[in-house]
Amino acid sequence: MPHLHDLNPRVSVDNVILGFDDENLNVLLIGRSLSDGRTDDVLALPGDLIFENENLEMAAERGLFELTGLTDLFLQQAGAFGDPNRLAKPKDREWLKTVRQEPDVRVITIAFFSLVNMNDYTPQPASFARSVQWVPIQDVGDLAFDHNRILTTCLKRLRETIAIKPVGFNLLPVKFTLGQLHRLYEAILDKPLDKRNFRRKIQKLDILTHLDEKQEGVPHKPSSFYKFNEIKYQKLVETGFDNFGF
Amino acid sequence: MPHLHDLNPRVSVDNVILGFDDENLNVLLIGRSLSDGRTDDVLALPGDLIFENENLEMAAERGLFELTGLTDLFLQQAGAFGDPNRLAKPKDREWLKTVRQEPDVRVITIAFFSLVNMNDYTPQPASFARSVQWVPIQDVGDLAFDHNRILTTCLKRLRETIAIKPVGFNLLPVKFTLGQLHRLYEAILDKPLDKRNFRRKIQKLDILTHLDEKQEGVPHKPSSFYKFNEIKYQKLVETGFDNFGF
DNA sequence: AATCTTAGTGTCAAATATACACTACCAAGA
DNA sequence: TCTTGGTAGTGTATATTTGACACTAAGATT
Repeated sequence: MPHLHDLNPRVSVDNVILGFDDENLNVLLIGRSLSDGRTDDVLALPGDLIFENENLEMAAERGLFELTGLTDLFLQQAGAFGDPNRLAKPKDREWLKTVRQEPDVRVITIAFFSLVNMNDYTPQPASFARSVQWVPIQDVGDLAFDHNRILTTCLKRLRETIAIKPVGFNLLPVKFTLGQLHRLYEAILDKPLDKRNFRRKIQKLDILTHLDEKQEGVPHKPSSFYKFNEIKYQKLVETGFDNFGF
Repeated sequence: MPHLHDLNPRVSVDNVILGFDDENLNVLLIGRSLSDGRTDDVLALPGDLIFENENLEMAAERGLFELTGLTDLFLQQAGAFGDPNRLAKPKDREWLKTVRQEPDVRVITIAFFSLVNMNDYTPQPASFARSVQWVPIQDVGDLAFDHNRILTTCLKRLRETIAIKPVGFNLLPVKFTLGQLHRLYEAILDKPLDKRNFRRKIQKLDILTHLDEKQEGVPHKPSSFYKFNEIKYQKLVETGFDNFGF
């Protein structure tokens, strides 16, 4: 039971759901629906207050599943955001008033990021009566609340993670080409990587299985498909690359 | 005003305060005082519920200051811990009942770790009517709640951080020797580091200033003192070592 | 004078990172 | 069928970094 004068904060989970379309890294954003059914022009990260009997990861997985129907994804906590003024922008306050019983109550949110293969999920127009869309990260404008900061933090964490562990299992189709993997790493790190050096390095990790199958119908030399060797991949995720500084 | 049937969680901050005594990495732990003034035998991380008008960092800094009187320390968020059962161990429940108005309410905590020069703070017996002590991390036993997990996570984050950024500014005196810095890194990483290789590597970072001053009164060859070059140090903290995997 | 303890130093070999350019293959259109 | 456009795929030489390793120097204590 919420109380009007309850000054205790609420706790939510926000999801930074990242997808890769073979060119850009995208983030899944939702349009905010107002009480009259319309959607305002501010995009936001999906999120929800946590339930009574679930832990933080479960809350994040639940939001992810409700939105995409996907489970068993790479999911990592990026941190907590609890500025008392994080909901205080006029436009946000206005929206909160139309949809929340307690628009004034403080909300502290825990951000999680997850990696999904964009082919596994295509947003349905107006699913859940709200708009859902993939937005290339370089095209993301002003988001609701402190969601720009949350997104930035998650991307930073992803870049740190990619330096320590292999990433890509969840962002790519089961069968993929080295070119796709290369473009994925370039998109995440936002810088060009030498093709030959990248290939040498990624192959030395010994987590890829070369498939006896090639692209078809492409107007250029067909590329071989690879898949991840799940066992070796998972082992490397746990141990890390061990290329620490000391 | 707390309400008996308010099912919303509370939010706290827990501090993992790490100190270095020239040999071991230590963590600051408190004994739990019962309502009768006695202290039970379970040690815990210091922490407190967040205040209404402070953000998470401020809450952590406040706890740190109340305990040690120190400010401007290295302080990094390590993550949120929100398992619904994190307060459910019998001994913890017992203690909570004696000190909390709402012993049953769920508490989600945000963990921060900070690095302190142990010479800057010596715990006073029974300061704040509770015991406070430095405990070498290898001697830490079963802690209250999920504090062992929190401590482990913070140490892991510290090890990751040390691989990417220089660490030590706050853990060492202003003037220190390369031997001290060497032992600090060994303590954090919990493995021996070759002396010559360590020196070569740390000096190449170009963040140390060699002082024209030596140890005195030591029963061995006196060591030169160094200090951090604050500007270069801070710059390197921001940019990172850039020895990323790709 | 002998002993104990930590400081301080250099080299070689192996591994890794970086920079760089051409041929191969396929589809489409002329 | 020839040309064009586009991506796949490959190797080498150089520079940099890492890792392993052992002795002398300086001061205090006995």
